[in-house]
Amino acid sequence: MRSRGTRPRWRAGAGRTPTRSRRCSRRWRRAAAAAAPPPAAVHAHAVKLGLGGGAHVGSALVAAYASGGDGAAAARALRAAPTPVAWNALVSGHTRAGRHGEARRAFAAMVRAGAAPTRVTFVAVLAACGKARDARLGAQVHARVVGSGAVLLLPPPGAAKVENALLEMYAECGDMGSAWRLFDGMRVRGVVAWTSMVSGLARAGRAGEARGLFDRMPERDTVSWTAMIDGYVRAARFREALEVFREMQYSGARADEFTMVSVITACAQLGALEMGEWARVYMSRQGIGMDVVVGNALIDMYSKCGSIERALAVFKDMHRRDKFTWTNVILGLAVNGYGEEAIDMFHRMIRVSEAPDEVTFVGVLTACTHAGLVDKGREFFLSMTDTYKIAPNVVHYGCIVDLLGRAGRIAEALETIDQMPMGPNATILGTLLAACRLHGNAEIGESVAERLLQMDPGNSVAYILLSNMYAKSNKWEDVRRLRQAIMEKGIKKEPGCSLIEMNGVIYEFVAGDRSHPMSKEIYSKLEEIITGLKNTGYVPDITEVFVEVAEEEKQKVIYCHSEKLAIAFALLSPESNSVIRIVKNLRMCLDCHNAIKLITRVSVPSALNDQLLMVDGQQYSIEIILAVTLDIGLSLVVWSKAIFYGTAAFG
DNA sequence: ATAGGGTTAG
Repeated sequence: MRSRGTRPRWRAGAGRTPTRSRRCSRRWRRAAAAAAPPPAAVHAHAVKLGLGGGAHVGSALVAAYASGGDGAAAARALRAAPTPVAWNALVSGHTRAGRHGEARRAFAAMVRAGAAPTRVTFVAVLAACGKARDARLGAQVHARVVGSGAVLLLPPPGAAKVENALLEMYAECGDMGSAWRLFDGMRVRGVVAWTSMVSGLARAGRAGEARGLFDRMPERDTVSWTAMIDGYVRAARFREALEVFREMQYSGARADEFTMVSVITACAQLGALEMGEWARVYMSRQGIGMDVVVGNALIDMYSKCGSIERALAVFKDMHRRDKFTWTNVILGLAVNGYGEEAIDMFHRMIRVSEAPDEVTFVGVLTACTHAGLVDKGREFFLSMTDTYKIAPNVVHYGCIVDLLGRAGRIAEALETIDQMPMGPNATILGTLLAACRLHGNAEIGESVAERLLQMDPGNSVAYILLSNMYAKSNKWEDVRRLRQAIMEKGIKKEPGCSLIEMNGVIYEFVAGDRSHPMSKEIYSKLEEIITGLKNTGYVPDITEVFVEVAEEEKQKVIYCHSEKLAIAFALLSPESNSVIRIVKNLRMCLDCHNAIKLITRVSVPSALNDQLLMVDGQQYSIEIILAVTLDIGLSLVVWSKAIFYGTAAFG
């Protein structure tokens, strides 16, 4: 028998599963609702035909008004024909419109009016409780369900929906204990219930247990596979998410838009551009459509992979755009160093009347930071409350502190921190400390570090930045004192870790890593590179070494930083990609920055190098195009996520 | 009129 993984492509679309067709019908209904004439017109027409008072028309109108978001009209239509079906239509219509508060109030009103809820009502109100995280009402509804016998008296197929809705409600509210009890007691445990448990566990931060349950599922469909993939994405276990996607393909289950959004999100977080591109090709081959959410995820993926051109190409191709589309493209431009363009994009967003939200403003403020537009940033910050009625949160204050701090306006940044209504958190103090280090302001730096350590005594970032600051101003006595304290308190810094994708495989290197099977070759390649650099005048910069070791040891520490290992690994491979892209968890250290710059100088004809070398105004953000030989254009993009936020430590 | 999975910051 031919294995499923190698079945011919032309069969890939054959044999629709029931799930697939159910989804299609759901989508069709959604599309039909969008294309339908406004409920008011239908209503008028029905009255003209003398059908205005009929119970069927009445409940259909309630449903149409409520799911269209017109609660007042829905309530009027209900008063005209207050049948049980119309009440159900009101509750479920509100739920469908995403107005969970309205749905819960409608349920309460229904009970007060003395109308008996049916299982349709229960299903709708439970969904609303789950989405709104309203466990209290959820439990009350549960009691009513039990009292009404909706579960026990009904034959299993009808009861299953109510039971599943209850289970899902508890899972969404994070009450996995109640969810488990229901799950264990179910007479019929279908794929829906299993899937609710899997995603509930994953949402509760229990991805391992979710996987255990997933592996025990008697049957898996598109939705369950997607739930598991997304579960790993939520747990920040992106490589495992992609691994499950691979297993899904072998299993013969079909992926859809939902699956691909989770896959693309995983690629985005890994900086796995190759894999992300492949996902897109896979979609078109499999006939999976591109909806807004997929487009939004693609924009984010390309931006995080440093390919703003491709992000913009997706943006241009999208015929429907929403708040996420605009926000993602603004963030992408800002983070890739196109501050002015990001601000232009924001103005375009306002022009098409898409309402910005708090995340949009994070993008706008980041853009101002990158473009060095301090006053404009402040204006935008003020406009949040004045014009857009959005209360700034800690993150926005963090942006302002970063904006002022990077511009060297340390005193104003400090003032901002002291005026924050919610008070600073450790992240913001770290941002200010980084600014102090950047501008060599030791006085404020010291007091900020003190505050930061008071708030979070084990904060390694504070020690590292402070130590870097002392080293920069040659205060070696202070550096030594600090390192002593670090040793005594046993403070450990987060290990530096770099990811690199080679031919569709994602490799991870931590500092000093020797776990790669080709470790020996990697280190000797690295040595070869370093020797080459030294011949052209490279001097290792050990001022940022955090650990207390002898001078010669410090060089060794620096040589095995994770990004250097990743670069050596990439240059080692004869089948090396034309683009080498490294994603790192921490900011690059000064030595890696210098070394990488030199690697390109050594290997690149200088004219080409000068033309293409781009530093985005900050000394740590690099995009270098590297040609190893005259005839092979090899581009090396070293991009650290941490570059763009002023708080990360070095390593 | 009816149950499960998707996107942005820190």
